[in-house]
Amino acid sequence: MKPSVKRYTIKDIAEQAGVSLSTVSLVMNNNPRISEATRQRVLETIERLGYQPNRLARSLAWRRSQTIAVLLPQLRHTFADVYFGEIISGIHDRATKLGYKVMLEVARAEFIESREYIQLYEQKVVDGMLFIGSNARHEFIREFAGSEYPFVLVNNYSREFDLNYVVSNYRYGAWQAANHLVRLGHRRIGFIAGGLNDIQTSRDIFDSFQQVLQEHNITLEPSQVVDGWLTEEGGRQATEQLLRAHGDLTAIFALNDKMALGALRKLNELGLRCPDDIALVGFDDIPAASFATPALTTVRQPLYDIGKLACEHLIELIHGRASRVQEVVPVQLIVRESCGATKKSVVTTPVG
Amino acid sequence: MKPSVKRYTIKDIAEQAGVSLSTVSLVMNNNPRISEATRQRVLETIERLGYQPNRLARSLAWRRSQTIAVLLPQLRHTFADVYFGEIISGIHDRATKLGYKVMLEVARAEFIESREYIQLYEQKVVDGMLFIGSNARHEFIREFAGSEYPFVLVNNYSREFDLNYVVSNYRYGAWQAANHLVRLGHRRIGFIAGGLNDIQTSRDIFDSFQQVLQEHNITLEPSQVVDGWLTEEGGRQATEQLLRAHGDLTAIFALNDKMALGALRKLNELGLRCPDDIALVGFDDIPAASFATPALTTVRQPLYDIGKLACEHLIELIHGRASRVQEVVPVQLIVRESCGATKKSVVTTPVG
DNA sequence: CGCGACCAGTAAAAGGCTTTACCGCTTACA
DNA sequence: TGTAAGCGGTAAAGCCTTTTACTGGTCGCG
Repeated sequence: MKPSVKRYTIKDIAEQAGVSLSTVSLVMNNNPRISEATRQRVLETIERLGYQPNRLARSLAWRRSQTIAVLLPQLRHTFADVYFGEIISGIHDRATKLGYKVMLEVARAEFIESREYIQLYEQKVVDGMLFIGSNARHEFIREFAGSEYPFVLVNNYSREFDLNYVVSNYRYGAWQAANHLVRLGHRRIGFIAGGLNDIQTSRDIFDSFQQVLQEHNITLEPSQVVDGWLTEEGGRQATEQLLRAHGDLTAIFALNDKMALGALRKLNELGLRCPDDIALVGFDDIPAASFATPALTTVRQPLYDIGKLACEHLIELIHGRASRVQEVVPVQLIVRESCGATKKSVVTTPVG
Repeated sequence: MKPSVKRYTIKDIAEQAGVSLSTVSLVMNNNPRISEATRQRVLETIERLGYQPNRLARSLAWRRSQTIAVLLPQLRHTFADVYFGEIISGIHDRATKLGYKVMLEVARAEFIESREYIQLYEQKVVDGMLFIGSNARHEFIREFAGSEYPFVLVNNYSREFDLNYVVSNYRYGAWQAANHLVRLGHRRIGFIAGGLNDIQTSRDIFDSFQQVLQEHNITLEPSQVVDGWLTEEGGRQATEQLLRAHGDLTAIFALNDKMALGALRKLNELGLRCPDDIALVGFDDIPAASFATPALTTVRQPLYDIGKLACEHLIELIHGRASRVQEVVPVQLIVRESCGATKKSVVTTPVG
């Protein structure tokens, strides 16, 4: 790359405007020490020459890169997932608004082993990091527990360590879903799980869901809980397994919408009508949930907002305006057709 | 953020190793001028102190940021799209391997108006850019036609301007799909379109598809072509419209898989069997295509590889090892169940 | 009138690295 | 023996900003 036009530097501006180099800098940083007349003259020169300050040099002097990184898990289609997508959109929008650039990182094995997540800070590549989709298997997270490096866990947290996070109120979401099903009279319920051993929030959903059932003297036997790997295909297979073992189920709850959609497909294949034969409730409220037939009753997580919030908090941490961030954001049960509640006009949680 | 540990600089290493500052730098850049003994001593010191060079300072001295940006269109779920996801995965993997960082940018209106795409270069934030999903409406693209700024259009191109690109052989893909349907005996075919006015590659698919039909004296009337907005729901509605106007269609081709999947859903809703009543062919080969029932016959685009290639070429441009990059990558018809070819064991393009 | 405060602006150091010109010494060779 | 080349390393300039300490001048006030 040979730049065709010679780029101007702050020095050029200073010469052209007939002031010192530092004056230009002060003007650019809105320092009130410079008189209005001089300020205007400098600004005019900047405008005229189309000068753009070199961000690398600025960052070097500032000791801040004004860049944050988003760390994503290494999945087959990480970037192709609505879940991550929504969150990243929120992050990006907020970061841009606050003058930060967003860098993408993937938690490959090598990334972890070479401790690149630390290098990014030490090499001053980033001022902070956002961790999406990290789980208990990601040992490296613990390194951040005591560190001074700004970071926020996005829609996840740890019981074990004292970390920064922004997370949905998964427990309350599961509580709503369970109560809804119970109130509709369901007592034989299947649970399609996923990540119960690795992911704290998955665990929360399960615990909370089960607790509600217990309070109503409904038992959830181990065979009523099947792992659907958090994928659509997994949800489909889990449904088959559930129905083979328990032909009398009247409802199924899936820990995320993708699995719920898989379950729906399996029900169709088996000729079972939803919600008449079997009610179905999901979690997340991904766009496809509302397009499904029947439209899926599910718990809505504000993923976009979670991304925004996490980003905002991260930047507060970077600027030292906060030292610990732990926020739980509300979720909401969205009652649609797949649970059968709409036709029977049962009184339920208000729908937004 | 107050760094708890004092970070070492190249100066510290020089002192500790008893050499000059420049020697350390030369060692780090593998300059052969330094003797093996000195090199080892320096490396040992670097290792011992855990020194990490400041990337901002390096970039400033190099006049290169070692960072590229990926510019995405502003869609509702940009990041949540398999299409973009696959491409970005490819880009990211290759960039990382070549020592580049990947930055995310979204083509918001403001981004375009303030000409930030140019600022990114001038402020030395990035060394190059990759444009994904830009179309004829994105006027700004033309600015790059004559510029020296490294960039590559990913899976898109322009007939009007001389630009760098890496793009699938859409014409040949459509050619394969059309020939396949014709060979299977279909003569009344519906076409679900999208982006015909904005997107050159959409236009290519349409032109090529229609040309094949013409060669076989099959006409494609205007009412046989319906816009499905490139979305699943749009494909669903387009199918309804097609069948209402032409109840005698025996096959439908959709310009992308998402619309094909929507079409499939509509066929199910209408109680029409695919492929027995209506054959269906898509384009892209997104993961969901193979999971569908019946599995979708489609044209596979190597999206991941396209991302990799585009990234590779961009870096060649940055290093001045190339001045113009225009690559067309092959696509392949994947024959599955939705076209009915598999049962009849028709001779066709080999399947990978 | 003399002094401290204030004002607008500047010089210089700092930020951390790369790179080039140069240096003193040894070797090779005519 | 004189000289050119090679060797291993260093000093210093350069990359482009920010920021702090300082300066010279004006002003207000006791």
